[in-house]
Amino acid sequence: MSSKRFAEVIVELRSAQVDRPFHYEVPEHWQEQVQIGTRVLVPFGPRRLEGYIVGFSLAADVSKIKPILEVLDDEPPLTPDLVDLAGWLSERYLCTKAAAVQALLPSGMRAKASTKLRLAGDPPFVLPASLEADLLQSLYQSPNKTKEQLIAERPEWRPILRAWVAEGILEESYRVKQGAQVKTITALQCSLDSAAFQAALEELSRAKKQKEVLAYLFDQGVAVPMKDVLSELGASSSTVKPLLEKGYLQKVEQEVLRDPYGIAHEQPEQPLPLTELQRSAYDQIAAAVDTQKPETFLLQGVTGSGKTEVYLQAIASCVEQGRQAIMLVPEIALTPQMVERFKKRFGDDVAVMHSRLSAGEKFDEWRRIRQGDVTIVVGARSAIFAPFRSIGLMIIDEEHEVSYKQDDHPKYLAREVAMYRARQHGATVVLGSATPALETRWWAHQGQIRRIEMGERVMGQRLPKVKVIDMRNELHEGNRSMFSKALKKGIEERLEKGEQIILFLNRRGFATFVLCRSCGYVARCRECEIPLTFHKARGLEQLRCHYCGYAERMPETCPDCKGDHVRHFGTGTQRVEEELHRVFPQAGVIRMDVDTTSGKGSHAELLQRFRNQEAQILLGTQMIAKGLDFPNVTLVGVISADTSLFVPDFRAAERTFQLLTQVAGRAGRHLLPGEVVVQSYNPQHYAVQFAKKQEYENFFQHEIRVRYGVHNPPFRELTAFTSVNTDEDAALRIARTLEDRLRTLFQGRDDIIILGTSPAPLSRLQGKYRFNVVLKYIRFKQVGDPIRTVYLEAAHEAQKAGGYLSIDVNAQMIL
DNA sequence: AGCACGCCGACT
DNA sequence: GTCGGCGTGCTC
Repeated sequence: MSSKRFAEVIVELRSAQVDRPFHYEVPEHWQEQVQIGTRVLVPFGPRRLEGYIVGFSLAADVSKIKPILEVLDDEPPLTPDLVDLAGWLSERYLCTKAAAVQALLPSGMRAKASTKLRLAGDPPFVLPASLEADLLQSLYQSPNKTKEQLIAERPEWRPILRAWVAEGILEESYRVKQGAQVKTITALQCSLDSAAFQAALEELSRAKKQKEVLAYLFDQGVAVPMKDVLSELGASSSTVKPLLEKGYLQKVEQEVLRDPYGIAHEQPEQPLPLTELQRSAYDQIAAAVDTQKPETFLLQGVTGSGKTEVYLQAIASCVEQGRQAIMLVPEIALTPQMVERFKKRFGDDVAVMHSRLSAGEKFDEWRRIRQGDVTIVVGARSAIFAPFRSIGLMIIDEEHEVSYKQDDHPKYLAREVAMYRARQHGATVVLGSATPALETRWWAHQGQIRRIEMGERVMGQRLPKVKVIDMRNELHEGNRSMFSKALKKGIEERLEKGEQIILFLNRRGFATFVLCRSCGYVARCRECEIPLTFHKARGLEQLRCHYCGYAERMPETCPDCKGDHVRHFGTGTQRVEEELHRVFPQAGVIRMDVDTTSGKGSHAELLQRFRNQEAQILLGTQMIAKGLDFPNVTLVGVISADTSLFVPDFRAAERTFQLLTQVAGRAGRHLLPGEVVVQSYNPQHYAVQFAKKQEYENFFQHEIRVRYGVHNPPFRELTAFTSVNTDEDAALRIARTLEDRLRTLFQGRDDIIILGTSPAPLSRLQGKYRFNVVLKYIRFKQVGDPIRTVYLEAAHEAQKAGGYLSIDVNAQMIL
């Protein structure tokens, strides 16, 4: 194109000081290969760093311009729209461009540069028993050690190495090691022509097995994986070796893709007939995809209304038009049946992306998307960055779920990313939920997004009956058990009839704390100040911190008053399990929580066992609340609705409502009528009451007034700053400084509210103190730039003080 | 981020 | 007098 152009490169460092493009010369031989989005290796000061080309300029206003050292990929990993998206991410969530780029790419992508050293010319003159002598000896003894390794070993060697390189005693050459490797297997190929083949057979007269192998490969004509040749013919590598030596066969390295989900189903499943409501939803979405104009829908359908079938058919229609589709699910490891349905319907056309894949698997799924081998991706949050060329449809299922907010920088919200990409690609976004986030429902009310309601369950299934039990009455009536009379009776009945039961417990961290009934002492983690949780493993009673992992033995007497009234309180899954065994000794129980599901595949295994009816009761934390669909479950019990109602978060009511509604939806999804029993010490709370009646709209009406009154989302957006430091005073000082600057900045702006410096709800985590400052505003556009300046200044000070200041734009939760 | 340059205290 | 502490400043 142009005669001379300089590449603008973002280097991999996540630091505000280098958060801008640097210019590099593009060597002649790479002019063609280098594009926007190309990953390169560049010299940066004394180092070599990975970088991404984000643009080109004809002139660079810098005197010193070095050339690019290496081009790291054949195809640029970032498409131009992803480069643009990275720019947007860094502005919207106030992170560096490097952090934004890295968020877009699979974690295995990053390359590592290393420097090899070689002694050249005459050995240097060194004094015996000196640093130089040690280095020289090391260079002779282990010539393969990289410069980086040597420096890590003895930092004092750094200046010597530099000098020797300058004097020509040492020669440097650099290597680039890719993060995730392309996986290859060894295959065998016979490239002899018929005549040569016949001659070879003659020559091998008595080597029967060798002749067999050679003939097999000659017949195949193409390369066959060595593993398959050996097992097919019962040969061993010693059979193959002479054939290779004689040149009758060649080894070929073949690229393979790791496939975490195995071979696809041979018979693609046919689309199911749609109900009238499904048809209408499908028609609207498919029509919007056709227009190729950005549009967002809220698909609000109760559990069991058949949203998934609408998704599947809308995606099919999008794919037929040659465009690609992204399907997000909250936590894919918990919803294997969604992947299953996609694989059944679309076979090999689906890539799967989630955190439980290995780095290599992620990298390969990503490559399949980038190369255009698939047109559909199903995945968790980060799948929203799938490098497709032309996206037609993006679906976010259970859009209200917290997992759609990334928990480290950049703290992006998948829904916002989807809407930005929709504008880039002219795509349609579908937000699906039975209990939409309040913001989403509000925007639908305001007309910014189109709402489609699917109120009925397919096959006319009834919504389950929900009973709310006032646990205070139970106590007054002398029932001190964790099961109310109603729940106990319900479980007994199901056990007799051979039906199944799901028991649900809110968050385990808040569950079983240890309290002294005499003096009120609560056992806390020394580091985190969070109540410790009681655990019983192999008869050993332990207290554990769920944030840092600290563990100690359960004390026998109170550390404070020395009394012997220390008891564990609340209800952890283990205690409920014990209680279940005591009260219902005949029932099999499967417990699902963080402890029993840590291994790979343990989720799926436990669920399969429950599905096979190996146990009648499934007991678990919120991880069992979503996506489960068991035909034989007719009773769902919530041990205590209160635990989630009293977390210090403005979304507590919304979360509780969503959780209870969702749990209720788990019962009676099939032919058997379902029942839900919710136990609570606050049964009159509106979140509990509206959930009991499954009245989303009424809940929305009520909650939106609450939000309006206290200036919370959707009426304001929240941005939270957290100052973290091992030194409490420093953490506090930085937070105060930031608060002051924000107040000065927004003086006289009554549309902006600053919630002053306060200890974070998790005020001490892993030995570090945490203070929050929260900013509430109406339009980010009006505050983004000023916030950035103030934030960067304060963050720099935080760093100098040995801590850090993190920012969460559009915070969903204040922690 | 890292690495180098540069300016002040305890040692041969 | 030097070695080395880590405080600013730069990296195309």
